[in-house]
Amino acid sequence: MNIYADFAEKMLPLIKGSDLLSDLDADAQAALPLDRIVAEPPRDATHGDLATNAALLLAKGLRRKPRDIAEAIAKLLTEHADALQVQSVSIAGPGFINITLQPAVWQSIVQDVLTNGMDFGRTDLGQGEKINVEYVSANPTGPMHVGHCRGAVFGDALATLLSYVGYDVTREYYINDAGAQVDVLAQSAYLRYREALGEAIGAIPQGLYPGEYLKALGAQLADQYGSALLEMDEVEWLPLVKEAAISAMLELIRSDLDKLGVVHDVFFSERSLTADGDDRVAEMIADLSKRDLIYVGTLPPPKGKLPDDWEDREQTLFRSTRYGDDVDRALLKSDGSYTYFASDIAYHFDKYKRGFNRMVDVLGADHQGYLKRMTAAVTAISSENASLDIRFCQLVNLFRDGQPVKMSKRSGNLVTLADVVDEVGRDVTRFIMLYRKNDATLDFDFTKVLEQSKDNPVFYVQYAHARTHSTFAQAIEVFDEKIVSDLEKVDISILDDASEFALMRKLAEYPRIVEAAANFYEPHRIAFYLNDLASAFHGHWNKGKDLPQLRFIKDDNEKLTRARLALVLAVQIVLRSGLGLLGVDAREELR
RNA sequence: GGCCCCGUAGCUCAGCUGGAUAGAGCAGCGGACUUCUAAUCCGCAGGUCGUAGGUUCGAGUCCUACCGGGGUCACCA
Repeated sequence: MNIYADFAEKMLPLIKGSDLLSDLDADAQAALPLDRIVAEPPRDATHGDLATNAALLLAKGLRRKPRDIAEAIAKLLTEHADALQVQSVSIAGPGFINITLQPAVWQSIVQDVLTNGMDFGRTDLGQGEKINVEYVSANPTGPMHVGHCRGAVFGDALATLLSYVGYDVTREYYINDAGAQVDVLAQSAYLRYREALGEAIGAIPQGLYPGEYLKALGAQLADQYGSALLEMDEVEWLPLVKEAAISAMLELIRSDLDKLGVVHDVFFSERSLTADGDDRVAEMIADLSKRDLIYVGTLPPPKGKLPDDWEDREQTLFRSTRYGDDVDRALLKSDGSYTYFASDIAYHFDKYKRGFNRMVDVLGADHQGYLKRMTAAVTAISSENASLDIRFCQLVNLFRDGQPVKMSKRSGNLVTLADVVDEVGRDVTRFIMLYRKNDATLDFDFTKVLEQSKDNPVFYVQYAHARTHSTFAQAIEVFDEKIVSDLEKVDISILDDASEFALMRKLAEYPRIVEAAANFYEPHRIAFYLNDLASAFHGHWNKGKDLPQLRFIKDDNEKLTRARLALVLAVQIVLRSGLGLLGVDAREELR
């Protein structure tokens, strides 16, 4: 299915078996970078269908000029032209081998797409390996704001992508429901509860959550408990209110995620790590202690200017420096409770014990300081058997009509995720968030993302998809329903226009784009590819204006029309498949 | 001060992990609509890839140092 990989796979044995290597002893042969030999689409289409770097890579080991080696390989490819479906071979530049394939190769792509449907592009890269992708993990203290949005969409799309290429993916959300912040949440809710009972509470004190969203919870508590909570001491009401507050906030978050189309398989509670007398954080610390990775000691003061309240004191520390961290990290606070880092390690330990040797955490860019300690921790708790990859999502800057949208954190009036999705829609939000490398900041302009022009990639791609549908509708009008049936059986070999081949070549790239996107955890590659494919399709469409003989629908030639509709259908399928990986709806019409 | 990201056309960004003459979109200029929806397309113009070294057949991509922008920096959440 992947023409480029297939070609390299067929070419490699030919090179290995040729007399090019026969002068070398086994060691020298083993030293050749054969695994780096690839066949790729050339940057410039006039160079042919694919290009290989084989001669350049072998030059050093063979102690011969790249061009000489290229000559030899070109000869080899020509000799096996039929088996390789090669039409012509040429040598260019420093030693590139440019290859033009027989037209049938590209034509067969159309059939390939039609036969496999949404599975065209699916691979078994992951080979069923278990992988855990953790994303969002927003604290359950309020509705999700726009900052969470990017990580949510990124993580969700990444998980879909990894699943598509054969990993056994678990999508996970870690609920920070154990720390002081949920106590603050409960206190804030209690205030709203008193308010709901008619008390004048005045301004929300510094340090509590001021958001209006807690009013509903206050009212709910008033319904449920009447004035009973007023009679209690804080130690009594706090657990009750906390429980209600956390579950209310989670409900809020789930509804926000639902709006975005973001799903999780597992919601993992931090509190569960220490619940029911079973302290898994302590177990983790005990486990690391056995391997001499825990000690009590002091840390060197941070470089630069010291915090005002810095004091040198003994702490229980994890020896993260052994695995590449800059300093060792504290696991216990001065009051004896666990640090968040300690819980996080225990949580990742749990993931490991559940069979995940590959983990991905999607975090906001403000957590970048976390990278070394957390990867060190995973390496340690798994005895170097598991790996953690952390992907950071950079900030999203909001604009409206080119003007920055002001947000005030103090008043609690942040732009929420729900605000964004309600205004521009799920598809637009998701696509724009993914139409950028995750570690680059993103400008999100409410006005621009709704524009219906090619300036707006969401629209541009969806419009291409809608066009394929309108083409079908038109074809049925000109002929009848049968014109679009069983298109996978159509003879594609009558398609011979250069512009049609350009489209087929673009389709052929899809599997390797998917694979690269999955390999590098970069779903944005799919988004950019879709934009390219849409562009190729719009371009081809418009050729039909200047050259009517290229139009998809020829009312006097059913056979040709069907062949062209097969190509259109292939484009439609790949657009829908790619959009599906991003979690964006492929709309059939845009009006 | 340490660490982590970013720096590519006037603007917003890609660049397939080291390959050929660095690519798109927008903005600018010039063209194509009695249409298979012109919500689109075609062409022109636009660059010392932050700077300086290094690695090698070859660097936007890797290494080092600096410059500029952002983030982060004991027990925080």
